[in-house]
Amino acid sequence: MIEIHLFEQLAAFADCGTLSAAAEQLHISQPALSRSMQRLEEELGVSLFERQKSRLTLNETGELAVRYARNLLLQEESMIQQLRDFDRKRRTICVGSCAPVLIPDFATLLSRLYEGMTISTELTGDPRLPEYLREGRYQIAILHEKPEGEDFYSVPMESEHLYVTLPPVHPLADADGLYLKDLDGQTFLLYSQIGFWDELCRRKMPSARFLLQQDIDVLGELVANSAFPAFTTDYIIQHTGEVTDRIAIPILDPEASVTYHCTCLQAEKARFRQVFEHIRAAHSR
Amino acid sequence: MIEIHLFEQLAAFADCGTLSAAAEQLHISQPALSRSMQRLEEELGVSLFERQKSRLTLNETGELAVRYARNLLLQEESMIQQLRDFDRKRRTICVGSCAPVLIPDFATLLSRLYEGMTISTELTGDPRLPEYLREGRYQIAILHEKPEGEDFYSVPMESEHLYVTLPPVHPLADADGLYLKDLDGQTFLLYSQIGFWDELCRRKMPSARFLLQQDIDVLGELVANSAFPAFTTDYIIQHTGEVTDRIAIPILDPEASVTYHCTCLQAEKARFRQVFEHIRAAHSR
DNA sequence: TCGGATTACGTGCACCGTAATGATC
DNA sequence: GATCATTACGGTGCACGTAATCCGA
Repeated sequence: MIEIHLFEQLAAFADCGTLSAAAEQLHISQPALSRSMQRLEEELGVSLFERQKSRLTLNETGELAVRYARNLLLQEESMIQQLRDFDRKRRTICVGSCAPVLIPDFATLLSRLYEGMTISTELTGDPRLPEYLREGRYQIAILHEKPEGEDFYSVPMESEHLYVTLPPVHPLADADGLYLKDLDGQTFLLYSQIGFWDELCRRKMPSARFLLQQDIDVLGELVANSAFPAFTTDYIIQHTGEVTDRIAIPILDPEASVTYHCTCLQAEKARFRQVFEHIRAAHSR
Repeated sequence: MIEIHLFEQLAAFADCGTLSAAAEQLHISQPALSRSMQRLEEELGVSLFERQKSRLTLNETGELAVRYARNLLLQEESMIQQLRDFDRKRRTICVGSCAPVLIPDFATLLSRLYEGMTISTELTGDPRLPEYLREGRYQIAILHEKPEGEDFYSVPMESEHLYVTLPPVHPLADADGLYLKDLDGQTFLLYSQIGFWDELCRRKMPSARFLLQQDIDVLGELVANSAFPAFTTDYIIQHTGEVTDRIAIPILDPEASVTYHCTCLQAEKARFRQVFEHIRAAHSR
């Protein structure tokens, strides 16, 4: 076996053209590099250079050796990178959630249960979330329905129901309930980070306009000081209180009422046993 | 960069199961190996083992690392091997010849012209010799005809003519010349190392039997003391003298008269310039 | 009690850098 | 004289081995 730093030095020499330049680049002395190259030749049992007293050049074998060396160095580099990536993956639990509201508590739960692990959460409205679970991009997914497929394991968690909030003067403000299609064509204030609700709204109200807001505080301000209808959920109302001067009317579409499901691959069911137990316990309360 | 011997030691540990066994296999002490593995983990920035006080086992990352390590080691090994092969190839001139008689002088010529090079000669009756030249298996070929193809360069060298030697009592012994087909069906003494002549004899005399002899002296003995027809050439007669008690009759088939051609790839013409000059000089004498 | 892993500690040598030499432009 | 490679030489860090310790079967 020949140590890889010799190949690294060979590649450096090929890059620089002279020993002195390469030595400088490698932060070693010129004699050290000279000896290294001699040692490399010796260990290979092959001559790599033409020596013209005051000039060192690669011979044909040397050129080939450089190509091989570069290849080997790349190999090792990528191998190390992959190992580090694998290790990082192994110590992080990636959660993909279609629901924004559940994320903080869920992340807290995971950090407590899996000390030392990094918890990474992502909010996404992407309906391919179960697919991503299979691909290993996420280990846990919070879905708005029980996923299809024998390879998934899931338990129900919180339910959430969609409401539209209207100013009292709004023509529909005295309704007991509304279908989304009744609201189509209007202009809404909408928070951009609402996961799967976004997709539902756009599907059911193709003619509606949405004034997307990145900042939750700005959104609150606008809701309080404009007549645009906006959306909220029972979960939000319960946790942050009702918005004054607004009437919250339940949405009657069946899709507007969801039960979130905490999901993982069957193969990882055991690994996340504690999580599911916690959810079940909390849910039965 | 991580030195490759660390990966080697990791692989050894995976093979042996314990540090002590691996240390023994590697001819180093157990503490040295223990520290090496710690260093490997440190340099990778990744933990590879489960440490149970008195038992060291690979964790999931470790298993992966072992697979990668084995791969890298194989890579390096094969790279070194290929370099050595390439170097050897570079310092040897491989000659493929269809003619046995020319080989010794030709080999001598090459050694003199290319000092320090290894000269490897092979006798073969294989008609694909030009193909092999293209593939780089040989650098020079001695063929019994000028090869077809723009990519070849060749100069004519010695000519050789085939004779059959018969005992005086043989019914055909008084012929001035014979075609091979006239001799078909008989039993011949034949030297096994005669290159392309072999193929010619078998093709032209499909019903003949050949008593193949590996040993040239044994063959001489048998020729001198039996009535079996045998083959010789003007070149052989000229260099080793006539066989007593035998009549040499020329073979009249046009293929029985050949001019050998020293051939190389056009691309290597310059490299072997001296050889061709020598041949031309000798030939014009 | 033995086998295995880690820690502690002293040592040697492999490799480095500086200096000197040789060679070429 | 400047640049570049090699050889000579002295110093040192680092990885090694021995010994000791700890732990578990």
